[in-house]
Amino acid sequence: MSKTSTIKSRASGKATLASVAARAGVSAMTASRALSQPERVSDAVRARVGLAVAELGYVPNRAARALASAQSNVIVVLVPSLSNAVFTAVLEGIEDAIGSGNYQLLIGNTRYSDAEEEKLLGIYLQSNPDGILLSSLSQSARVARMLAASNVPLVSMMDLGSAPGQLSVGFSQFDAGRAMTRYLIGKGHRRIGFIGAQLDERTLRRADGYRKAMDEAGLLDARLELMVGEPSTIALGAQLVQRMLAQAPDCDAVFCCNDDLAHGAIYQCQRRGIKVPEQLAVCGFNDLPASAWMTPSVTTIATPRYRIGFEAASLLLALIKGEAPPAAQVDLGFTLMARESA
Amino acid sequence: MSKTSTIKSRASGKATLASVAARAGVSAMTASRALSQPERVSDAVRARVGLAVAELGYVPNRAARALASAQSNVIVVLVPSLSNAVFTAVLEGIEDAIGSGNYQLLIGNTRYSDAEEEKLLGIYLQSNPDGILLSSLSQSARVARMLAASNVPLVSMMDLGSAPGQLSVGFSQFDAGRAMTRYLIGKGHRRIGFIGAQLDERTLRRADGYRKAMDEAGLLDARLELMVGEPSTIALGAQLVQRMLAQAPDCDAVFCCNDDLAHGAIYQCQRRGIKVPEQLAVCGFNDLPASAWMTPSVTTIATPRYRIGFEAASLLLALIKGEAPPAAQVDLGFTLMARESA
DNA sequence: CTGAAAGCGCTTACAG
DNA sequence: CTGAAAGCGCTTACAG
Repeated sequence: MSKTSTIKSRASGKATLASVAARAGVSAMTASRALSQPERVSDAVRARVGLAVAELGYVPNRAARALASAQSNVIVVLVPSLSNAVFTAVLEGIEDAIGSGNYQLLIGNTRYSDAEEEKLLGIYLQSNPDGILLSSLSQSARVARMLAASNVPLVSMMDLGSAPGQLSVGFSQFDAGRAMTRYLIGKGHRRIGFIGAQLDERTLRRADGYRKAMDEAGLLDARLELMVGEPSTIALGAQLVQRMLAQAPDCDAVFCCNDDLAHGAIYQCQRRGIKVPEQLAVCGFNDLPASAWMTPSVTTIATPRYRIGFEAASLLLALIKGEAPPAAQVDLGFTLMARESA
Repeated sequence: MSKTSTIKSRASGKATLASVAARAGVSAMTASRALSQPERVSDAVRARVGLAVAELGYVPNRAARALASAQSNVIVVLVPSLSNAVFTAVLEGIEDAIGSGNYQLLIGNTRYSDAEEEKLLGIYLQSNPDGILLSSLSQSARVARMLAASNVPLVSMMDLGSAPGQLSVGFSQFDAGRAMTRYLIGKGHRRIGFIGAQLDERTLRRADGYRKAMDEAGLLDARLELMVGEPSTIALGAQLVQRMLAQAPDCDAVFCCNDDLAHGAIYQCQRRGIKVPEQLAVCGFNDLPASAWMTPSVTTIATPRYRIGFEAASLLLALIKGEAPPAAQVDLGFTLMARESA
C-alpha cells in the first residue's frame, strides 16, 4: 500500500513542484504561479506554498522549466581570453548588468581560436540561449552560419560594427590606434615602430589606425612594423623591443598594441640601459593598473572595458525583452593617457 | 490537409530528434542512439541519421536531455575573483581537464562575498550540476547547508582540507606563509612586517604561517601586522607600505600576502627613494608574470594554480564517474622564488 | 540491432 | 484567483 512501491521509477527523489503543491494543498499550476508570479495569487496561497518550499527544500528544476517554457534564461558570453584583464573587466560589467535576474551566464574562453569558438558555440547553443555576447565583429564562416541559424539575439563587444543590423558596443580600435600614433608624431617622433602580437581583429585595426596616421604624415615604412602571432606577454614584449631595435636601429618610439607588451618592452629597456622615453619612447594600449605605477609611468589608451560589458549586456537584455535597440552602435570612446614613457 | 494546421502548438519550430528520425526512416530511439552511442547502431543507420542531422541543422536540446536522463553534464565552478590572475589560471586548468567532453562549465564569480556565493549557488543548483568545484575549504552556514542538501560531488581547490571525506587539491597556505617568513629570517631580517588585504581564508592562513615562523624565532610583534579588508591592488600595496613604515619605522622587510600588493609596495618605494632590498626587503606571493621582470625582480612564492585547476577537475570527473578518489588531499606544493627584492 | 510506451518536472493555453 | 489537461524534446527500461 506504500506510495513508494512503484517499480520502475525514474524520479530523482528530490522535491518537485508537485510535491510542494500537494503539501500546500493547491494544484501544481497554482504552486508554479505562486513562485513565478506571486502577485497573481492570494496571500494565503503564497504563504502556504512558501512554507512548503522551505520545508521540502525545494529547488526548481531549470531543465524542466526551460523545456516547458522554451525560455532558457541563459546568456552566452564568448571572450578570447581570461588571462587578459581586459576581458575579465568586460565580464564583470556583464555580471553587474545581468544583476539580480535569474539569468545564467555561460562564459566561454575561445583562446583566440576559431576552432575553439566553434566547439564552444556548438555546445552552448544546445542550451537554447536567450542571447549571445561576442567579443568580435566577425567570425569564421561556420560560426557565422551557426549564429545565423540559431536566430538568437546577439550583441558584439569591443569594436564598432558597420554591417546593417549588427549591434555593437565598444569604441573604434582604428581611431584609437590613429590617435596614439598622432600623439607620438606630435611629440616629434618620426621613426615610430608598431609592435603587434596575437594579431586578432582588434590588434589589426589598431595597426590600421597606426598606418593611416603614419601615412598621413608621410612617415609610413613597413620596416617599422613587427607583427607576430604569439599571445601577448611581458616576456614577448621584452623580446620584441629587441627585435624592433635590431631591424630598425633608428626607431625612436614604439607603439605596443597592448600594455603587457609595453611593460615588457620597458622592463627590457631598463635592463639594457636604454632610457625611456629619452632614447626610446614606449606606449601601450588598455591602461592596465601597473601602467600608472611603473617608473616611468606608461602612456597608453584607457579603454572603457567594464562599461562595454555593462552596456552590451543591458542592450542584449532589452533585445531579449523585445524592445527596439536605441542605436545599432554604441560608441563608448577611449582616452589617451599621456604619461612619462612617451 | 497541411501538417502545420495544428492550432495550439508549443513546438519551437526547430528540428527535433523526432524529425531527424522521421527523415532517416528510423524511430526516435534509434536516432538517439545513433548520436549518443554510435557503436551500438548499424553503419547504415548511423549514416542516414548523420545525414538527416546535417540536412535539418539539428541541434540537440540540452534541457530535454537533462530532464530525461537526470544528468545535466554541467559542472559548477565558484571562484572569488576574475580580476585575480590566479583564478583565471585555475579556470584554464579546469577547462583543459574537462577538455573534449560535452561538459558545460558554469563559472561563478563570488567576489569574495558570502551573499554572492549563496545567490550564485542557488541559481546554479537549479541546473542540477554533476559536480562542483570550490575555491575554499569552508563556507557560510547557509551555503554549506545548500551544498550538503544537494548531494553533488564536490572538490575544494587552493588549500588542503583536513575534514574527513573532504576532497581538496592545492597546497598548504600555512606552510607557504611560514616558508617565506623563514626565508626572510634566514636573510637576517628581524623586524618583518606582514601586509594582508582582502582577508579571505587563504590570506588568513598565510598570516598564520607568518606568525608561526615569527614566534618560533622569538620575533613575533603584533605591531608588525597590517591587515585590511579591501581588495588587493597595486594602489593599495603602495598605500599600505607607507602605513607599515609609519607604524613600525624599524621594519626591515615586508611580506605582502600577494604579488599585486608587493608590486605596489615596490613602486612606492621607488617613488619615495627607499632602496629595495637594501633599506626594505619586499616579497610577495603567487609569482605573477611581472614579478620576474620588474627591477628589482620580486621574491615570491610560485603557486601551481593551473595544475590545481587541472587536477581538481580531473578528480571531480573521476568522482562523477563513480570512481573512488585515490587520495582525499592532493598536495601540489609551492616554490619559493628567491629574486632581487628580498 | 531496433522500437513502442512511458515519464522526467515544469509551463502553456484554456476554462471557470 | 485557481485548476485539469496536454505538451516541451529527450532518454530509460523493456521487449523482441
